[in-house]
Amino acid sequence: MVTIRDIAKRAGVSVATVSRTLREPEAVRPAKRDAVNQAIEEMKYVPNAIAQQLRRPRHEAIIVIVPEIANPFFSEIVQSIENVAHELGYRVLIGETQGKQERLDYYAEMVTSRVADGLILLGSLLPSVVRATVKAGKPLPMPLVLACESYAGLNCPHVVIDNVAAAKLAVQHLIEVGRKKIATITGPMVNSLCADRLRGYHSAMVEAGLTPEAGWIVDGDFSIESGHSAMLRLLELESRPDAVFCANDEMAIGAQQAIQEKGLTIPGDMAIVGFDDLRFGAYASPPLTTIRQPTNELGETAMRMIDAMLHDKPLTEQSVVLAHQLIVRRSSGAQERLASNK
Amino acid sequence: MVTIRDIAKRAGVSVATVSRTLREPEAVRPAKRDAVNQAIEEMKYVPNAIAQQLRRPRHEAIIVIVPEIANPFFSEIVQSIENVAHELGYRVLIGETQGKQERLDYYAEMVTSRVADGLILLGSLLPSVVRATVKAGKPLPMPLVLACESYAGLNCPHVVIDNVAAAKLAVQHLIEVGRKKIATITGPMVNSLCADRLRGYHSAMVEAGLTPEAGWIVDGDFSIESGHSAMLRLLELESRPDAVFCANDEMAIGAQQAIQEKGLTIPGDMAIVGFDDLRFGAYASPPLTTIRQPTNELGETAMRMIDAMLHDKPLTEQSVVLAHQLIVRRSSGAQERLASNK
DNA sequence: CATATTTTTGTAAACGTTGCCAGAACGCAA
DNA sequence: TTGCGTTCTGGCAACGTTTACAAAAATATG
Repeated sequence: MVTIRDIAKRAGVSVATVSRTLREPEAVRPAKRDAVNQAIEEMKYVPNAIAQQLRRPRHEAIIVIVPEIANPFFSEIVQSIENVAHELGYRVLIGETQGKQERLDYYAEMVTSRVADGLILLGSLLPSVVRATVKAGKPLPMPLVLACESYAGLNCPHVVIDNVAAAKLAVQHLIEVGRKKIATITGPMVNSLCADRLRGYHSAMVEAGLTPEAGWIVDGDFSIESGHSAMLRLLELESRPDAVFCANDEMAIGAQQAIQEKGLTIPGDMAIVGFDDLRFGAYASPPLTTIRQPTNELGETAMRMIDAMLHDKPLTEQSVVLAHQLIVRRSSGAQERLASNK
Repeated sequence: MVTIRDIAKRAGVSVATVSRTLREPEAVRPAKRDAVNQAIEEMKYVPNAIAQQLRRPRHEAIIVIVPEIANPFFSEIVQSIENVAHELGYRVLIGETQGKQERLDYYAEMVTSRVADGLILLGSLLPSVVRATVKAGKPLPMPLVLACESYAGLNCPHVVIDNVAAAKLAVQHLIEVGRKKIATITGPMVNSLCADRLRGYHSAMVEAGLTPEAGWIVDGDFSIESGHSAMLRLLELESRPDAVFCANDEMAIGAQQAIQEKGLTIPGDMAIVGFDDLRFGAYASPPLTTIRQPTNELGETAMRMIDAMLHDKPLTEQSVVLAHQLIVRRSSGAQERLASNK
């Protein structure tokens, strides 16, 4: 390995001059600067980032933690984080937990051990160190921003959407297009965000004077398969619903498949609304009505927040709530209803 | 920041003893060991990974570079890399290039500058340093494994599937189920793998005595949208094909959508075969016949290869070719054909 | 040309670990 | 108690940078 000392020797200068040539070239006489650059070129010197980081207080690196990289919803957020990060001069390291606390803690430790400066957390798990300090009512043990989800009692900057209101909007849409027997397929209830969406469902039903029947609330785990099997359960009910609100698009896609397998039509026999606005949803058959989460803004805002924290700029907001949006496509039967009205 | 020296002072021992307590606890007397551990506990000491890495030759970290994290095909491979990596004791950092040479070089430099030990490269771009050494006929400048794609003239371990044979198999399947007017939607031709798939298409056609007409070969860019627009172009042809082989599943999904928008049926009017076996393909409507790439094995093999390189174990194979598999679902009309035969 | 001022350079001390080496403490036998 | 072999421990030099500070060189001023 060629070091700064080798370059210094070759160029006939001191190591300080080499370092300066790299860090602030204006501060060194052109003649020496050229000699140094030439030596660097000749010997193919690349500064050892580890050694640099040992000296420098900050590394301009952040870690983004995702439960599952293969989930397009998360990967879209990651993508927008990446874009802003590069613009701000950070490198982004992505870590995947697959729901395992152990892996999450592993990545979190990369921050305490100074490999990265801060953490953006997607998903619902918290690093144990964070949980511990929260319990003790102490300040955060590291620069941290939560995207997607927030925690009651955790005083940590976060960027979210209003899941209660969004779910409510989805269900209200089903009600507006004339459905009354509305079921819901929920996500794993350990996520507070799933509880919120269920609350939104209830709230819309109650306000419309509708009562969810027993069996209309089935739980899935966000996977296509779970949506499929949850829907099969709904279809066997004696009082079969005529619409379903799914807590994410993947389950909605699985549900649509199940409906069509049983020879029923969408939206004729069953209207569907999903959540997330996955790319694939627009190409499902029929195209999926859904709630759009602003993945771009989520990622961008999270990145800007962590940047602010790392540079001790005051955060304008501890809690940012972004706007969601109802995307109406064919699966909810809005068109059909309009047609029959005329 | 609490350092090893703080712990040494608190526990009344030397820094060496603290370090040893952490590295090889058996080598230190229980009494001191306990004192040290207690101090660590009390002061919440976490070793500075950067400093450790400066001393240690190896960091047990690898970088996986992906063109696009949101592409489920890549993210599935990443997932299996992660699994094996954790088992082997590596940490995995994921970098996304979005097709930009500059970002790729950036991550590659993390290896030359010792942040990570090696690189697994998915996709078709090569780091400039690698390209340079290859041109010059020199050995690789860093431990590197290619997954998905290999390069003529680049003597680098890689794990791939036989894209020519796989594409050929897909097209032969269409021929077997009775189609003769078979078109193809290709990926971006900068990828050698797309050229391979096109070659497989040609080869199957020629062997069956079929001649692709002008206009039957349209190019896409692997996105759903491009599959959609490519299919619209195919549908406008005077001699409309009755089957299409798409170079990946996302384009196939876009293509199916376009067909149905035009009021045509799948597989009746148009049979479709995709490539990759994305999770979503099985839930498309109709479910997509496709070529399954063994994403798990791809990732696992790549990870084991880089591990071998990093530990100077001789690689059993420089070039691993994994088996592909035809997955027959409804979109290619195999069932219908069977039915009409009986 | 001497002196004062500014600019450029080099020396050396960090940064937080690890691990070699020498020496201290211990255990055991005589 | 002494001597000897083992086991533990501590001091200190790395690892490759950056940067404060002092020293040297260049430039300006009279």
